Amino acid sequence: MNLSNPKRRITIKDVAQAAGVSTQTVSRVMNKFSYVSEETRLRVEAVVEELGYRPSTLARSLIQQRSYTLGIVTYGLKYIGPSRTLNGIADQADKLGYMLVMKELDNLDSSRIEDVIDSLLARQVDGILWAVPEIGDNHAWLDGRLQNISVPVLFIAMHPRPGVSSVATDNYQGAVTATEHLLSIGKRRIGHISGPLSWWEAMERKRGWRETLQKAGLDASEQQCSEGNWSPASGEQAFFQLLEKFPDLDSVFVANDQMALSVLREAHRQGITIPEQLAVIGFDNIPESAHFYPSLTTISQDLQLLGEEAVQSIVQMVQARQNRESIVAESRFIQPTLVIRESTAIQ
Amino acid sequence: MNLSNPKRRITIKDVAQAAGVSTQTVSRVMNKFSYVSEETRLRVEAVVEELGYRPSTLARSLIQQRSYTLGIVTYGLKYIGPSRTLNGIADQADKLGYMLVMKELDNLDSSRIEDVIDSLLARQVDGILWAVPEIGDNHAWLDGRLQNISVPVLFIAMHPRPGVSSVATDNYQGAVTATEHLLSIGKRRIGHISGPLSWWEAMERKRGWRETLQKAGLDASEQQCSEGNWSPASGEQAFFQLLEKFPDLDSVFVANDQMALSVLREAHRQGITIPEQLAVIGFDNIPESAHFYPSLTTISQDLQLLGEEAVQSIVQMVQARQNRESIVAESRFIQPTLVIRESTAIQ
DNA sequence: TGCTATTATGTTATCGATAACATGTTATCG
DNA sequence: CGATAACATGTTATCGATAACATAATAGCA
Repeated sequence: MNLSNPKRRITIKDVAQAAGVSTQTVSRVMNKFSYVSEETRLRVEAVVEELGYRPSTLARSLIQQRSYTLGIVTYGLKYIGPSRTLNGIADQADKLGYMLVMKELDNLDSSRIEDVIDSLLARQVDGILWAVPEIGDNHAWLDGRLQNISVPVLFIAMHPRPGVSSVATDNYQGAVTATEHLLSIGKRRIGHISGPLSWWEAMERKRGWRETLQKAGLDASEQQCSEGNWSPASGEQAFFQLLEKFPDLDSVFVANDQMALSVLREAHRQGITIPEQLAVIGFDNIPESAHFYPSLTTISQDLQLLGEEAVQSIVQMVQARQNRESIVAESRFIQPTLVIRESTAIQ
Repeated sequence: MNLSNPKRRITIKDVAQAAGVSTQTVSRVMNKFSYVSEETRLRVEAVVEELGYRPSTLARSLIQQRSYTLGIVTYGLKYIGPSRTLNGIADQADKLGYMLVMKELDNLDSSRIEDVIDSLLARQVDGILWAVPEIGDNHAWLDGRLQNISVPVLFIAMHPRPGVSSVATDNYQGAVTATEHLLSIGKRRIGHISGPLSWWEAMERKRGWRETLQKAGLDASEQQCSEGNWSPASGEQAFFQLLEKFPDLDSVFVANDQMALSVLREAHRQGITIPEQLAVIGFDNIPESAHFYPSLTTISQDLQLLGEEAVQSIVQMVQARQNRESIVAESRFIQPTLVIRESTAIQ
């Protein structure tokens, strides 16, 4: 492990020379599963250890046309959601022996998409994970473009499209669960504070709320909801609006915990008792939710798992492609779960 | 932009052939700044556009011994702090034309360190950013190992060491500011809830609190502090302990906002008025802090900026090395700032 | 006018590894 | 015992690009 000249890289040639064999033999030792005599193997391994030789992944990728690298395109890393997902991705990629090359979009229009894809392909990534929220038509590009991308692509948190692989939390089902929970504790005038409705995820959550109420024979009009932008500040605004439009509400399903936090706070300020006068349920289950005052009932989505599953899927697709099997596109959902806490705890 | 056979990669040879020139000429067109006639350039550019040719970064990196890629080693992406830093890193790297290869450590012992470094070096990264919190002696490895790493390394949030480059938030100064703020509003019995004291950052924050009190001629004994593990749940525990050990405290500096959140909540529950009976100040300025009840005074650290500065530094080091200039190791601090809110607002 | 500088392009070597092929040696078996 | 399979190793071509060198045409200048 001791190299006299730290500047120059140790290459397979150095090892071959020092061990008195050909480079091919060194390669065979490094990659196992090929005929090498025990004696030679040991000698080469000793030299490898002594020189601290590490094969260049770059060179290997070039000849093998395969990089064991996944390209990740994300957005909004400064928020907790995307980074939880990234955490799952990083974990699982590591387990499966893949490296990650990361690109973060700094806005949500599609101006840089070509660039980003090209730069990932130029790195010979074996597959691409597209972990950018679907907002408006910012995923429209994929219709024309997807089939000319030479590697598999998997989308995270996207509206399922036929012929395109994706993994997402089942936002709709989560919202159904949340709304049913409010019904189950006897609430009937259930409001909703949604995320920005250009977001697919926000729409799904709202749809879950609406359809559940309708199925229960209750009203679910626009009077009963208002829209925030996920931030605590916007939650405050949205709550004020909602109180005005729908003054006699007895509960509210808030599309994320951060906005729900503001609702708890403002309700408290105005002397509204929770959960008796107003039951509140959020979505996401951020770590702080358990420590709000009162603690917040919420729908827990496992973003870590989402990331892990995404990597597993894309790696399967990569391997299928390597074996010239055809890839069957698949859209999968991860089910979120209900976590009951004080903000809906009615005895 | 229309390729007949989407399977095979378009290489420089395809372009050369289609344009009726040598590969070298294509290379010259792609890289500008070399003699190519206007006519040839246009013809080649047209072919490039038509075939959708993109040079292989891999091949280029191999011959140039330079990858325009930075290796990032992180820990705890599921927490908001590390991902904010990563966000800054990704931003700035993109601006400077670098890609990121990411490795996340899944624990803090040093078992996988050699592996991680090796795998990054095998990718020919031009430099490494080590963004793992310093805990106990988990940075001890660098003493022996650093000089045999063939590329520059920069450490984020590490105790400054001579001869090693690093960037960190000035936790000490932040704590001083926080404590002075409590003094300035007339508090004299100031407690502290620290992070886990194996963490360098936690130690620095505690030191800032202690030394500021001592300088003001006040006591700062172990009776006046307790220790959490950054989580809201641990903040609750630590607060109970503190109340027992130091019942007549009039204010508390909590080492992060998540724990401070629990303090606010428990104080509220016990009917302790904030800030009159107990002033509370946190550290980090997470987005929710402004919306706690009451809103939380805190020390804001700009992790985005920290990430950006780190990238700038490492890129400078990379370039210096490329030009065979010597690299001067440097330790820099980013100053955090005080954000005053209701939890210390005494008229 | 002839020599050097500038412009334009092609040829060959190279980065560090593996694939494909070739060759020689040793075991195995009818 | 000779043919064939299994083992062991080396040689050459290759991945996709650029570096280094070579060549040729044109221009500028003493």
